[in-house]
Amino acid sequence: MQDIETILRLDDVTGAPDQLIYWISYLANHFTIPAYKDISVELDLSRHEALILLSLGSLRDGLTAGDIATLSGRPKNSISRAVASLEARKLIKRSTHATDRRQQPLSMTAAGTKLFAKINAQLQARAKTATAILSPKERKQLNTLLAKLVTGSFDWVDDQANQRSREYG
Amino acid sequence: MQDIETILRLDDVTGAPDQLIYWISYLANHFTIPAYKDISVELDLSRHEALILLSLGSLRDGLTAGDIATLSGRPKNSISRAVASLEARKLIKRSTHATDRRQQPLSMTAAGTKLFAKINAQLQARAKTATAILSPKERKQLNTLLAKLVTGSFDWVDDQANQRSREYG
DNA sequence: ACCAACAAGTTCCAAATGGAACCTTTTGAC
DNA sequence: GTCAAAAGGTTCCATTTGGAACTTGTTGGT
Repeated sequence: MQDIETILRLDDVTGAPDQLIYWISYLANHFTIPAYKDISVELDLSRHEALILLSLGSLRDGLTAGDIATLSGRPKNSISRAVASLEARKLIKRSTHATDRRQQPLSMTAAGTKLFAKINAQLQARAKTATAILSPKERKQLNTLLAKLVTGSFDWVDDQANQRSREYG
Repeated sequence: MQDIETILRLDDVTGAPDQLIYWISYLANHFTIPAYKDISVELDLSRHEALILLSLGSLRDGLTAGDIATLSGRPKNSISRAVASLEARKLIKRSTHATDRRQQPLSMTAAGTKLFAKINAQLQARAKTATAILSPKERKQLNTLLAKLVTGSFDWVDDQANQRSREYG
């Protein structure tokens, strides 16, 4: 068996899109999933619970469950359950939307904000390790390229999410 | 509510690692998962079954279940089940390792190879759409950076996988 | 103003999932 | 050579998951 770099064809970098997919998937599986697992063990939060706190803390306070489902690409019933659980633990609270009583804008309590800070610090530490191999210039380059991909994604994401993103735009 | 680009802070590209994580995760959730879902509906394959065919077809014939688990970051019992299912459907076959009777190198049957071609074509088509926003030069740049991250990952992946990658190296 | 279509969120339930224990084979220390 | 430890793979089973159906609230066409 040859070495793992060769198996992953890390030595054969072209512009072929297939590698892109494989590597995004690889990084998600080896980085994101273990990171959330650590959090879930140490801070007693499910992946979706952590995701909600991160969304409210890093993206914007007042997002609804539906917003978070759309933004993250996770199923809305999973988010719904996690919202209920976080609320029961008094880490977030729901309000009622001023003009649409179906919507429940979410915000963190003081305890939730505290927990968010811990989650965030832990993810940052992991991210720092993971990107240590890149120079600051390369990190910025990578962020620019990924931001472009994400921006472009509004044209190809699934119907449901797509409707949703049109609504935003 | 401001537009989705602002929420995702796509306009504020720095070298901060937190964005990197979020975007890798975003792309995995909005791209990889729906892609596998399409495949599972159209070709009647679970995500892990598709992963195995892809690994054998794109990476290397003769990988074992354990190899695939390590390379992909998926749990080995899930891979084990998918291997059994693919074998029952005569899409892959197992052989016995020449000197280690615990290992079962896998290879695709003719039917499996045919199915792999379909899966691959479908993923390529999706990837082409997803990366349409990038210039060829940018795509290559992105691949180079991701390859670097993946290479670096051998230093920080979980203990189990890490032991495994040392074994390869 | 009515009502069909749609959206936010929840609940239900069958299926997938993955941690842990297990079996078999191999390895390495003595 | 022996035996404890570890690795490849499978099985068990409690938990999680997510699609679909449902409830409640809103919108838009006529």
